[in-house]
Amino acid sequence: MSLLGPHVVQTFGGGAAPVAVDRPPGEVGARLRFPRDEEIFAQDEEADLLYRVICGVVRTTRLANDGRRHVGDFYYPGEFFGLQRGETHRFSAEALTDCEVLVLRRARAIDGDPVVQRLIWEATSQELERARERLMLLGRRTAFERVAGFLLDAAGRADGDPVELPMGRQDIADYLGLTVETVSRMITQLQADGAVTFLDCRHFRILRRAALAQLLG
Amino acid sequence: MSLLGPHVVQTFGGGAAPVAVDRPPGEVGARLRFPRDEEIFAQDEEADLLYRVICGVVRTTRLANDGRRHVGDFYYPGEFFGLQRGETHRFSAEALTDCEVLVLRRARAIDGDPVVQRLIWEATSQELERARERLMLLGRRTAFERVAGFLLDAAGRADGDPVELPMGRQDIADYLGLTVETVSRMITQLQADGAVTFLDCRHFRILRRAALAQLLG
DNA sequence: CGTTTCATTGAGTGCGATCAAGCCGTGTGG
DNA sequence: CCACACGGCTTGATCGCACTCAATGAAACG
Repeated sequence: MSLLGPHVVQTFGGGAAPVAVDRPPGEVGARLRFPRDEEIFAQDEEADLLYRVICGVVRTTRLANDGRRHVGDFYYPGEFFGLQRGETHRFSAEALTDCEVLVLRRARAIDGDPVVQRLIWEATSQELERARERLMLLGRRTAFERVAGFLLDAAGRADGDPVELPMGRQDIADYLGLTVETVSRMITQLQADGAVTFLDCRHFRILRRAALAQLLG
Repeated sequence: MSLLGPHVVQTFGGGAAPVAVDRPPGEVGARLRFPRDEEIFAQDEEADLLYRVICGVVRTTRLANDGRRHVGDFYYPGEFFGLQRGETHRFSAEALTDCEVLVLRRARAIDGDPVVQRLIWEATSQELERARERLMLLGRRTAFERVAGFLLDAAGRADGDPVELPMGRQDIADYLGLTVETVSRMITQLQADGAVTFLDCRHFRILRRAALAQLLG
């Protein structure tokens, strides 16, 4: 029995509807594909669904009424997003790259199998820890330290050599509470210090990991 | 749900226990009392327990290796703290005022009754939302807006007229990522603007709630 | 090849930190 | 009861980091 009716699939993406890829009968959710820059769900939209990245990278953002933009987080394969208690999403989610996403009914997932329930709690808890870590970063760190921390984190999540940054400078700035200019300057400075090296603006290598790690404590 | 509800105190107090308890008390937890400024658990201590405030206010803090102090959050009656996935606490917790705290075994709570499990997920999820809200505050707000937001939040959680602030200026500063001097200046400015009024440094009234709320969006 | 968007660099400004005094409530001992 | 010390809060003066405004450089795209 399918947990997601066909109408749900049509709900996403509006005009350029993403394609529902093959869904085995036993599967607990639907697999959806989103092209780059496509919206996965909107801010203030009803939040009865839960998502897990299969491949690609997803970004959540929020727009304050005064126009200031804030990036909630970036989600890599295996990570859940759209987790929350309320009735409506406080953030919107967009595909940063071409993505495949597993979609689940939230109520069903939470009330159902204790193993799934436990999994969701762990994901929520892990996200809470990330948020707390970032609170420390935003409250008590200089621009230099924030960018250094961001690059270390990115290298840890998307391992590859060189590391690929799927997001642009504006996304990084809105994630770290800085401006694009400052992010750019700090990256330049990190390169001057010999801590990292950028091949192009989306690919870098960490040269002195220990020095960076020590900078962050 | 009565087991962990706001009136759980009564089931242990030895006084009138009007709520039917369908479970031996030992399985729920113990009630502990902490005097003001007492440590409830330490940073890096093993985290096999879970806490809920019965009365009083609790503060969690963290010390970075460079000496910078960060206040995690303040917890009011009914709220859980010590929630996390890892093996050791990333924060320490102290009684901000004289406190009573309900202590639970984490493993038992999580693996046990699905209803309890659900409750813990909701608490974790709520805390995540608070953390996200604060991320926006720290990343994208001026000192003035942060302090305004803090006072609004404090008024909402500890309703009373006038509102009592159980924490000192240093705690507020470390919570908002500011210095004591800046916090003090912003409070002065908020008073000059006629938005709030302080009777003494720990008691205030909100005079123009709408104006403050609009400031924060 | 021209246009657009994104990243970098430079110059100047402003907000919040830092350093340094006062101020005030509280507690303590003479 | 006052004198005094102590810690927390407030106010003032100055400094520096990150923002703003502006221009240039470098890719991406039609």
